[in-house]
Amino acid sequence: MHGYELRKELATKLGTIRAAISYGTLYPTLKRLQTAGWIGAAETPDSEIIPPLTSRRGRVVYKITAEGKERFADLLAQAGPETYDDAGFGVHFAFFSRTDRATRLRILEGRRRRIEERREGLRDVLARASDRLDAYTLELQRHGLDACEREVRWLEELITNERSGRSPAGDTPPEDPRPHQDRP
Amino acid sequence: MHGYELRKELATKLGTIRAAISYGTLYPTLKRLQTAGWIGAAETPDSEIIPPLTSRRGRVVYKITAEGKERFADLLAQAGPETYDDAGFGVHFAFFSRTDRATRLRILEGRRRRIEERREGLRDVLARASDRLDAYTLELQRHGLDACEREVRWLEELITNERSGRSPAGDTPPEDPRPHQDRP
DNA sequence: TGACGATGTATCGGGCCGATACATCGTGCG
DNA sequence: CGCACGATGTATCGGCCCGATACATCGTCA
Repeated sequence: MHGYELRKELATKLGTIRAAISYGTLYPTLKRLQTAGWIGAAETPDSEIIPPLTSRRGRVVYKITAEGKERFADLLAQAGPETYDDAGFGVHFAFFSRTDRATRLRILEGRRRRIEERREGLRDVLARASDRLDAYTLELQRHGLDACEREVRWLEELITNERSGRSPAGDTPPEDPRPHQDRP
Repeated sequence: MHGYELRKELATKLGTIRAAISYGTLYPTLKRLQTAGWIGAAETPDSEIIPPLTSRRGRVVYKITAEGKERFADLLAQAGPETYDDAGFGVHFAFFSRTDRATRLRILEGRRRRIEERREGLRDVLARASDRLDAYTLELQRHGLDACEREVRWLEELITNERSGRSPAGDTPPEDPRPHQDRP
């Protein structure tokens, strides 16, 4: 894909997780990835055979390299504290079909622990500081607590499915070189 | 309050909205606010009458100025596109008891419109691109869509309450100079 | 007495965003 | 027919914010 297309694709894939990546991040990052050798760049798509009549706009098409695929798989499989953040977890989850079941379970459980901690913190606040906070702030905490409880239930459902083999993807992720299509 | 205390207080007040503000933001921002004249600084709290035996740690206590209160009220009352972001809306909502009903309604309705747009975008993706995305990505979209629908219902409840006068706060916000207590 | 965690102020490098610039393409409208 | 406008596309810049780090004090517990 070229940059603009990748941006749109990511925005769709990540949905509510985060807004579209900015141009100030997109293009410098593509250059860094190219310098690192994880992606390769070509000036024009292969399908573009007929020479342009007018001077063609510079359109750079990127493609992941073998080394890039390895690094990407490593990144998806590794789980640290930032993996359980809202942003980090969302990105990992969006690419779950590229990981194995053990990794998925590890990340889902880490995320659940993180949300449970947040939930306990909110319950603490509501129990201890409810007389110190105004009604709107309390309503905000209640709403946040409700969201935590819902997410924990969602995560537990996903964990149960993974354990029982009813997960959306099998254990071995499909090698899928085609863009625009994650699962045929 | 001093910086460290303010940081904790904000973290409690904002709850799930965002993590605690970083030190790299906190202290430079306090300086900027002081330079702008919106807050004043004193080396030691007034209650600290007894001179310290050992050399006392530098502890700066800040207090909002009259000009700062004006600017703060302005900031809370103004509503732009970033007011309806997750972060912006959360901050505004956490200080709703400092605003009037008209402002609250304007912000709640703007936020609702924003979430409705996001909801429609997600429905579009689920309707149009469901065959192009893998099962985990679809699950992510469904979860996000569910969160949108819940938030819209929550906002509508709040809007109804505001309109009918059953809002948590009255129309005139209380002038409350005491720290640690938003509503007695 | 000494370790440890909470309290407290402060800075630095790096990453990301919003704004902006510039150019092409397709489409619809007068 | 021309032209405006929005989508497509690449690129850069200033500024804000975060994570890491440094340094020091305080209370507590072993």
